[in-house]
Amino acid sequence: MVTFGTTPLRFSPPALSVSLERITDFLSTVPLFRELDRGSVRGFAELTREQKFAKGAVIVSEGDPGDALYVVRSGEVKVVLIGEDGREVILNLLTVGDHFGELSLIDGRPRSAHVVGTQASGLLVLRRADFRRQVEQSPAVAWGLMIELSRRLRQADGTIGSLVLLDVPGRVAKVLLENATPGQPAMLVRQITHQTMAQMIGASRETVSRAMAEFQDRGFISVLRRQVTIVDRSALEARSRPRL
Amino acid sequence: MVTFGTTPLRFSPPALSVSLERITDFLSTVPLFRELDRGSVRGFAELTREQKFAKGAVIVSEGDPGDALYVVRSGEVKVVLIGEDGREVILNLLTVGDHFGELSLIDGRPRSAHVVGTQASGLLVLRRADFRRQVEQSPAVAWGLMIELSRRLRQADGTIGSLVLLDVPGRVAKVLLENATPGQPAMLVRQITHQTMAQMIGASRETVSRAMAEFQDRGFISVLRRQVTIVDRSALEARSRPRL
DNA sequence: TTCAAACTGTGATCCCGGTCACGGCTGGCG
DNA sequence: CGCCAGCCGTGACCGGGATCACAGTTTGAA
Repeated sequence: MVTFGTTPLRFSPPALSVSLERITDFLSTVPLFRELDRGSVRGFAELTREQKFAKGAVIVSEGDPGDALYVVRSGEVKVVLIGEDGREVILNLLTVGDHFGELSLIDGRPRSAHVVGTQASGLLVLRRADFRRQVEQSPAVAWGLMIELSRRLRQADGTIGSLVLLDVPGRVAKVLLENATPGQPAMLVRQITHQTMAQMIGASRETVSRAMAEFQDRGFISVLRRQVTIVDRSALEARSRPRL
Repeated sequence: MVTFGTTPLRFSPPALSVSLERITDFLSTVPLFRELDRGSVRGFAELTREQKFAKGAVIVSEGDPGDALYVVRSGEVKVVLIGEDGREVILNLLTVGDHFGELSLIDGRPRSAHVVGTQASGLLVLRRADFRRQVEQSPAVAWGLMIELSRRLRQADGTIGSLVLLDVPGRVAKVLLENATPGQPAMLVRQITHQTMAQMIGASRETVSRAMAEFQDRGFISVLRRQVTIVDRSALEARSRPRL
């Protein structure tokens, strides 16, 4: 387990400064920090430690006191709720540039979900006190945070809507569209197993399989070596709307 | 339809000043503004107009450009998604002290849901530009907003979890608990029709009726003249957890 | 290359809960 | 005080989707 040293690193040796610049470059691409000038971003970068997690590692657990914000630098993690019966609901899949853990930093309440690596991942960790101080000094980050929270709230409300209004094939169509690169004739999706999809939309693996099969032989999508291509975007869109 | 006058009201006649103080008193009780000193709250109060809506009135519509924040001063409103087939999902019931519309103020995107009065209601309206200016000047409101957004996000994620992990009686138990006053032996809930509950948890009116009937004759709750009393809180809690 | 582990495809069965159809309450208003 | 609109309770029916059970495919690690 990596521990956070108590040694201040403000005056880092040259080797670290190089990595500091690389971290600064990276953070500059994250929407949260996009409005900031390079100096401020470096301010955040300095407060950061990188921590590695293996595939399957539990990064945060529901109910933990939360005192850090994480930014995904490499790999992929999933935000999940786990029922007492062991069933898993995936609230979100996060990839590089995404972040999590801000809720607990903001309201001081325990973590509301588990976060688990779906691949080996590198996460930048920012502790609460550092983060708060920094946010209080730059209103731009506060706005960025609010915009991000708004985005997620809209997304969550949309998910609630789909769960209630759409049947399983409709929800499958929706995740496909949400994970597709823009552009019409051919479009690819990041690879997602049926099992994962099922947990994202609250369905069983088998039903997702059947929906995918149906979409294939209707010519909405085509699958080659597990790579999904969207052939008929508008058909999927129609299918992802409540039917009369 | 009430229109917003173009006349500035900064220098209001005495009669209005009295109402200004009452509005200030009211806003001081809203969590969003709780951290502010009275002067700042008055600053917000001054930017406010009260607008009345009848039961059933559509206050905002999904897709509208949103440029105002609303605080419920009296009555009750519901935040709903409406499927093309006409089915309604209630995302939230808001009563006095609650507010809505901040998402569009924050990110500038269109409204993500409809808001409709469930009773005749009085809403304080605050326009975007005024609100932003005020927020930028007082970081306390920014934090308040973030805390509120966090709360809603946790709630939304919890709702997603229930929809996937719980059966209908489980979800009914959950709303009952969420709308109950604290305290054990007897506890009341604000009056909610079965139809409304059904739309909150994504179920049919009939199934909710049956769940409520079951809870009654198992002695979990008792109903007298449509007033629900929770008799056995822990039984409901058990029922609102995923079963093995 | 080979093998094990992880995915996927598909049939059979079952049941939760949506929908339809009514009849009985009840409470708010003229 | 009576009536009508909006709630509520319950039975009958049936369909989407969960579950179970396997067989067939990939894939990646040794």
